[in-house]
Amino acid sequence: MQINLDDEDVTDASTMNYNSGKYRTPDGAPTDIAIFTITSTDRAKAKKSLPRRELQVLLIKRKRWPFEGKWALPGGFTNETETVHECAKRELWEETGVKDVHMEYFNAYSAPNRDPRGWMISHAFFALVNEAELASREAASDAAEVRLFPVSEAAGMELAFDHNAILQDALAKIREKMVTTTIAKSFLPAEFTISELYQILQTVVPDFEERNFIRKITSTQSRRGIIEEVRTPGGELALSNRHSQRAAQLYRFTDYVPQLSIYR
Amino acid sequence: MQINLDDEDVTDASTMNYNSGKYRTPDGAPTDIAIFTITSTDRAKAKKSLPRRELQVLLIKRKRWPFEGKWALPGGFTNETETVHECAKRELWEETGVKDVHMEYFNAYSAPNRDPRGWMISHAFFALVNEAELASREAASDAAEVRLFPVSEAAGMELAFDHNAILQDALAKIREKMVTTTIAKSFLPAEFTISELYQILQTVVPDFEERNFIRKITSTQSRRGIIEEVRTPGGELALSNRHSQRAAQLYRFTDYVPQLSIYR
DNA sequence: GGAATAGTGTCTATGAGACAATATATA
DNA sequence: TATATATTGTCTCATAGACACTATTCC
Repeated sequence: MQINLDDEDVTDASTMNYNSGKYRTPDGAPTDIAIFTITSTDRAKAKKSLPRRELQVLLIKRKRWPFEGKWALPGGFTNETETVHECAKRELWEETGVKDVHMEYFNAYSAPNRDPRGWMISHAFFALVNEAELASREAASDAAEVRLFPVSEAAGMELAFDHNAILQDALAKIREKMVTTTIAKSFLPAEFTISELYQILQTVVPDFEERNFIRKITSTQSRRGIIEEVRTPGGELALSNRHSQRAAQLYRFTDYVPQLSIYR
Repeated sequence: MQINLDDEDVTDASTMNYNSGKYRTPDGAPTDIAIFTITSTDRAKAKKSLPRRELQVLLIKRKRWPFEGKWALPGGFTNETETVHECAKRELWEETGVKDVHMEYFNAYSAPNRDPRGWMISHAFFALVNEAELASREAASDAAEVRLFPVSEAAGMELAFDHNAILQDALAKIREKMVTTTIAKSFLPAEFTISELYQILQTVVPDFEERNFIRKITSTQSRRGIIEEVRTPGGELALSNRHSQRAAQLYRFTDYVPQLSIYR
C-alpha cells in the first residue's frame, strides 16, 4: 500500500524523497540498555568493615557483523506488537534474568549512519539492578560473552556503534538522578544503614560529599522524611552490625517523594 | 538487501516475524512537538498593573486522513539524513518561524496501532517560545488552521492520535523543570522583575506559592545565585516600571546551574 | 487619596556546617 | 586494647516562614 505520509502540504522537492515520492522508512527500531549494578567485595584485612564497592555496567561481546568481537550494550529489536519500553523490559529479562527493576528511557540516538545495517533509531534505557539479583545469573552465563565491567574501564573501551556516547549519557543521567531521587534504593537491601547509603551514593557520584550526612538525612523527619527508622516487631529500634563493630540503626525508604526546587 | 538483524541467536519462532524471516520495520519516524508559550493580556482597568498571563500550546488542524479535521500537535516525519532532534528543530521552524529556543526531547510513543497509517514510533519534544518571538508569525498564519489554545482548554479537547497523552506528559515535564531549572527564562525578557518571574512560575505551575519569594531568591547571593541585579552602564541599579507604579529592580539569570539534591 | 506593586522589619525556630568527643563491639 | 564504624555535643551563622509594615508612583 502506498500511503501519503505528508502532513504539511509540502510542495517543494527538497523534502520529498528521491525514491520517487515513496518515503524511506527506518530499517528497525532497536533498543539499547545500560544495565548498572554495584558490586561489593569484602576487604581482606578487616572482617567487620565496609566492603569495597564499584559501579559496573553489563556489556555483551558481539558475535557477528557489524562490530563483530566488539563489546556493546545489550539490546535488540522492537517488535511491531510491543512498545519500546516493553522491548527493553524483555531484553533485560533475556539478558540478565531479572525483571521489575528500576528502568528508565532516557534518549533516542538517531544520527544517520550510526548503524551500518541501515537507518536505525535506537531507544536507550538504563536499568539499575541489585547485585544480589544478578548473582544467580552470573554463574549461568558465559563470562566470555557477557560480562560486568567497572564503568571506569568501560568508559575507556572502544564499544560498538555509538555505545560509548550512550554509556556516557546514561552515566550522567543516573548520577543526576542518584542525588535527586530515591533510586539509590535499587542498589540497597530493603533495610540499610546510613553508611551503606552514603557509600552507594559516593560509588555512583564520586563528587558527592557531605560531612554531616547523618545529621542532614535524619534531622526533622517531618521535612526530609525520605527514610525512616526500622523497628523490630517488638517495637525496638532495629540494628545491624554486618559492616561494623558497633551496631548501626537500620533505615528504609519511605514512599515520600520530595519536591525539589531551585526557588525553594 | 536481506540483512540479518538478529542480535541474540534467537532460535525459537516466537520472536521471528510471520513474514517468513523478514523483519517488519517501522513505517516512519515521526516527531511531535508541544510548543508552549505564555500570552500576556493587559488588564482593562488599571494600566500599570501585572498583565493576565496564560500558558498556551500550539495546535494544528489536520487537513487529511487520519483524524482529518481534528486538532493535533505539530510535527512531521524524520528524514533518513537527519536526527530526530534536527527534525524537531526543522518542524518548529516551519511551524512557527522561530529557532534557537529551548527544546527538549522527553519521550517516545510506541504503542502498536497508535497511528492508523502503520507502525510509527513517535519522538516527542517540548519547546518553550517567548510570546514576543511568536507574535510576527501569528499574524502571517491562517488562524483557522494553526492556533494557540490555553492548555486548560487543550487538555479537555479530543486530539488526534495519542496527542492527549503526549500533551499531558509534556505538561508534567515542563512543570517539573520549571521549578528545578532556569527554563523560566524562555518566557521572560532578558531583564525582568521578581514579580514577573513569580508570575511566570505560577502560570505554569499553579501550585507554586512562596510567600517570601523575594527574600528567598535574593538572599545570600553566594548560595542561590541563579539571578543577579542589573545595573546601568553608569553602575546604578536598573529599574523597571512597566508593570508597576513603584519601579522595581531588574534582574537577569546568571549562568549558574544549581545542583539539586534530596540529600542536601 | 486610593490603587497597585515593591520592598523592609522583626521575631522564632530550625538547619547548615564544622569538628571534637564519646560509644560500642570485635578481632 | 587497638580498631573500625556509629553517634552525639557544641557552637555559630544563615535561612525558613510568617506577617505586619513602609515606600513609591500613577490615576
